[in-house]
Formats: sequence, C-alpha cells, structure tokens
Amino acid sequence: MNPPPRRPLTLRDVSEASGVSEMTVSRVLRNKGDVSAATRTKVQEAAKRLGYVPNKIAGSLASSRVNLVGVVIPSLSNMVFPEVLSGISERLDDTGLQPVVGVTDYLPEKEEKVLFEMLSWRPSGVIIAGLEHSEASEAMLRQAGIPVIEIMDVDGVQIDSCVGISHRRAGRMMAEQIIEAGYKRIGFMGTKMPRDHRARKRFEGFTRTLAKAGIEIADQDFYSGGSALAKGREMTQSMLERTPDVDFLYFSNDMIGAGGLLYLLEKGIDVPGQIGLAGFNGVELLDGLPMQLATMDACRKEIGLAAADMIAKHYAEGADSYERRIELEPKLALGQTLLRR
Amino acid sequence: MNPPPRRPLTLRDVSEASGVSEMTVSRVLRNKGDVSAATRTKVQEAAKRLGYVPNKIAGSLASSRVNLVGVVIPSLSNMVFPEVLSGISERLDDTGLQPVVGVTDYLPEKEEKVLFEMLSWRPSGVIIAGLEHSEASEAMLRQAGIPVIEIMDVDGVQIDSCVGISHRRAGRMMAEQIIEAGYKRIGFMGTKMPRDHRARKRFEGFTRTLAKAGIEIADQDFYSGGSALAKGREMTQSMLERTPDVDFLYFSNDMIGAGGLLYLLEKGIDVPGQIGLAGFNGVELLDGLPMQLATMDACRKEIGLAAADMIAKHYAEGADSYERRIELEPKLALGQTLLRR
DNA sequence: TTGAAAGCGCTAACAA
DNA sequence: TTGTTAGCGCTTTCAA
Repeated sequence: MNPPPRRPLTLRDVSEASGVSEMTVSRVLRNKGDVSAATRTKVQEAAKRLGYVPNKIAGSLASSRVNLVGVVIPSLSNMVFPEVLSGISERLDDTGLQPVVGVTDYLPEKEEKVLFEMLSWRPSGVIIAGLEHSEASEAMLRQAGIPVIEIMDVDGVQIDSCVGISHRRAGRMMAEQIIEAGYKRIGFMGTKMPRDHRARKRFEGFTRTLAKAGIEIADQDFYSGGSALAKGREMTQSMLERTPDVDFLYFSNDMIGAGGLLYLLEKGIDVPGQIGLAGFNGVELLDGLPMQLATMDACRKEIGLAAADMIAKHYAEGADSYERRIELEPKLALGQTLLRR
Repeated sequence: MNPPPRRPLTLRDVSEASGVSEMTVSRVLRNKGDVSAATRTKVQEAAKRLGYVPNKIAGSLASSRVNLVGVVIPSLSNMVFPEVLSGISERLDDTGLQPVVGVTDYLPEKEEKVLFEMLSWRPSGVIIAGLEHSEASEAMLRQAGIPVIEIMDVDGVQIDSCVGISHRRAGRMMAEQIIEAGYKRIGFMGTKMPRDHRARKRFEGFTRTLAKAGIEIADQDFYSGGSALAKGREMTQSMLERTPDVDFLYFSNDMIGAGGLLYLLEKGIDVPGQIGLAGFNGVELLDGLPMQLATMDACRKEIGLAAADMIAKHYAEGADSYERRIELEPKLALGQTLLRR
C-alpha cells in the first residue's frame, strides 16, 4: 500500500492523482457547482484512495465561512450543562456546524479569556450561558458581528438573542404553590455560589413572593463541593436540629432535594404531612426515588435545541429567520412532596 | 465612541492605528521576538482601544500550528463523559489548547463523520473514547500525523497512546469479591448497548470468572432509555419475580444499582444478608444513599486529566515526553452491600 | 529592534 | 463544465 505521508495531503495531491484541476477537485469535494459525473467519480476515487482530508483552516480563510459554534458554559460537573450541550450537539448534527466548548467555572475573568479565544476562531455564532457578563465580554460579543445566543435565563437585558426560562418567575411559582398548600415555616438550602445569577434570581423570586404573603424564610443554608445528595442529607439534618419547626424545605437543586427526601423518609418523618419538599431542575433521576419530589423543569435540553436552532437558521437562512427571544415555560411538577395539608 | 465595525479588524488596522508595521504588531500580540517596551505599549494600547481579536484561522494557516484538540466521545447523557471532558478541560486550561467535542452516539459511522470533520481542522491532537474503531476511522487517525489518545479502555490494541482501565479486569475483580463473599445465585443488569465495548468487556470478565468458579449467571436483563434509577428499580422488581432465589445483583452502572438498592430497602429485604449488590463507576451520588453501594471507580476524571496531559506534553515538549500507555487501577469500594455472609 | 516579501491551502470570481 | 487568477490574514524568513 501507500506509505503514510509525513506531510498532510493537499488539494494539489488529489488534483495530480486524478488529473483534474485543483478548482474542480475543490468543487467535487464540496458538492458545489456543476461537475460531470465522470470527473466527479475520478476525483472521489482519488481522494478516497489517498485518504485526503480537506484543510478547513485554509478553506475557512478563503471563504470566510467557519462552521464552528462557540459554546460558553460555567461548568461540566452536574448534569445541567451537559444536557444543554447535548441538545446543542443534537440540533447542530446535520448542519455541518460544530460546537467548541469553553468552561468558565463561574468566573467572569475566565469567561473573558474563553470568549477571546473562541472569537479568534471567527465562529459562526456563540451560545453563552447567562445574561450577566463583564464589560469586556459584552464588548467582544457585540463587536463580533455574529449571532450571540444567551441561554438559560431571560431575566435581564439580552445582547442579541436569548432562550431560557425566567428564574424569578420559577421561584415565584414555587413559592405560590407552597403558600397555597398552607406551609408557613419554610427553610431554604442552596449552593454557595454568589456568581450563579440564576440561582440568585430564583431565590429572590421565592423570598419576595413569600414576603408578600407575610412569610419570612425560617432558616437557610448553603453548601459547596462534595456529593450533592450527601450534602442535601447533611444540611437537612442540621436544619431540623437548628429549626425543628420547619414545615417546608425548598432546595435549589433536585440532587440536594433528593438527599433531603431520603433523609426524612429514613427518619420516619411524614412527607408531605409534617414537612413538604421541593427541588429544582426536573432531573430524570427523580423518577426512581421512593417518592416523587416536587420540582420544576428547567427545560435544559430544549434550551440547547432552541439555541442551536437559532444559530443554524442564522447560518442557513440569515439573520431574520428566527425569533430573537424565546421564554420557555418551566413546567411545575408537584410530585408527592408538596400537597395541600 | 467608535462605531462598531462591520468588517472584523485585522492586524493592518492595529498597525495603522499604532504606526507600527504589521509584523511588529504581530510580534507584540504573540509575545514573540524582541520588541522595545515603547513600541509594545503603543501596540497594546491600540489593540485594546480598537477591540482587536486576532484571527486564528489566518494565524494557524500561516504557522501550521493549531491550538485545537479533538475530543470524540459516545454520549453526553450520563455523567461519565462530561466528567472525562471536565478533566480534559481542566488540564488544557492554561496550555493555550482548546477542546472541540464530537459526539458519536455509539455509532461507528457517526464516529467516522465526526473524526473527518475534526481532522479537517488539523488539530494538535485527538482524544477518542475506546479502542474499537472502523477501518476508515483508524486509517484517518494513523494518517493524521498527530498524537491520538484512546481513552477509557486498555483491553486491546492501541493506535498510538492510551489511558484507561481494564474493564475485563474490573469485571473479574468484582466477580472475585462476590465469589469470595459466598454468593452463588447471581443476577446481572445492564444497558442494551451492543456497541458499548467497555460494558461488554466487563460483563465478559465477570462471567468468565464466575464460570471458573462453576457459577453461571442466574438471570440477566438489559434496559434502554429512561431514568436509570427508575429502570434499576423496575428491573430489580421483575428479576426478583422471575428468579426469586437470586442472592446477588451486579449492575453495569451505579445509577441502576442505586435504583435496585432503593427498591430492596423499601421492600424490607436484608441487604447484603439476603441479597448483595454492586454497581460500577464510583459516582459521587452514592455517598448520599441510605447505604453505601459496592462499586468500582472508573477513574473518569483522572483519565481526562492524563489524556490531556499527553497532548499538552506532546504540544509543548514533543512526541517523546510522555508514556504511551497508562493503565489506571480501578479502585474497589465494597461499601455496605457486598459483605461476606 | 524593525520591516518587506513570500506563501500557508484553499475558494470567489471570472474567463474559456 | 472546467480552468486561471488573485487573494483570505496571518507568520516565516530574511534583510536592514
């Protein structure tokens, strides 16, 4: 067989091997322009035989079209963002576009760095989590001249387009349910993440709605690191010791909620009679728990799909082919842990 | 302020704005070569003021250096691959290298497609899950002339480098523990995924070791789709109905194992007295369960870190600066569900 | 320390 | 239907 080349093959190699001009080879390989069937076959065979892989760097420079989509997310360490990513990947699948992922760890400086790095590839679009960015990041996004989709959140001012849910509203909705069900002594548990604006907004929506009903949070606790399920357990235990008269626990994510639920059930506490519970996210995991935890679906995959859809449409049909703002409805699921008492 | 440009800025713009040649601007922006402090400042200010973002497409074409690393994984829908990805992302963080992710859905044809797409960016390396690839994929990887790191598995022939655990051995180790503990009627539950070679190898290692001890699998079941926790529950229930005398359940992942565990505990079945349990993966989640599920850590994050480390070393110090094969030790954790009876 | 020229591998635009 | 020419925006190389 052919000895493996040290130098990557170029169009010229295929051109020489097939006896067709570089330009025509390029046309065949991109399915662009009219090429006779005979030539087409000749070229395809030569390309395949040689094992030619086109060089997109050169192609993109020449055509100023880049089939990359930047995706900027804060973390990969719970299922939330991988699910969004999965939606993006799925929608982009047969568009010829490819996601490039950057992780910010919830740090604005890192977001700037990641964004700068990405934009230097002149991607066809950027999908970025959240509406809060540093001035520099925002300037870069505005200057880029490409579609920018801010995802997960709609409470604020978007740069270009956005898809997400209203976290304030999500917090409010859950508070309303809890109030309506008659709970009065409400504890809150969440993550210690001042930079997680969505969690913050949910909390705000939640506490404000309670306040309007004359209820103040009875106790609250925040964790960082470790197994969320275990932390939910621990925090629940401490909270019950500190504030034995709580009658409802609202968790900022389902994982700690599940931990709390398992703890209460083990202790033989009547859920939702003595204590009601609710989480947030609508993770699949909940289906397998001994009791359905009340939660609210954050539409993670849909958000990924919708965001990628905007980019895909922009890429294929232009800037005016899609809605610039999509607010999804977080679906409330009362499960069995939040019931009128 | 400056009106936002429709055309992205080029080196020439910075050159003109700073009164310095393009070449020198390029040197400043890359911290390459000797430039006087005065010139440096002038250029940096101009670049910042204009909001210049370099064009890596052009830079890469000119220098034939591409700071991209292709990452090819089968799925994003459980925590396994996001965790690997997280390790990769972390290690690559300050190397100037960036991951580009492709998802194959366990389909060889899609792997080929994704790989072709990636290689056409001439990345500095590829990290790819598994040792089993189609002929075409393998040919592409060999021809690429870049470091190729196959991850997660070491049972087979590597193309270039690999990092992972031996899944056959993992299966064997767990079987040995189960046998030693005195269990005899063993049920297996896993995913319906003929293409998941690692799960297959674990199962093989497991059954062969049992066979040597004269034990045959008493019952087995495979699921696809849905919430793993719920499926673990359901499958466990059906298996107990079908084969009431099983005394051990081996699950191919911790999530279904946790479902099984919750089910058994609810039913008041004595674990591990009447029935022992084990899963696979060592997910953090397990820390919060009512009882510690026996499992084996698959070293997911370490694999990501080590694979990215190889690429980073290759990029910075050349092809001979790292070990070509790293077999990690899956750590066995017997928890409380696999005990001598 | 700085600058000028050449060209990376491809594609847009035009010509044949 | 096919080929030719001229860059895309940068970096390499070499000269000043």
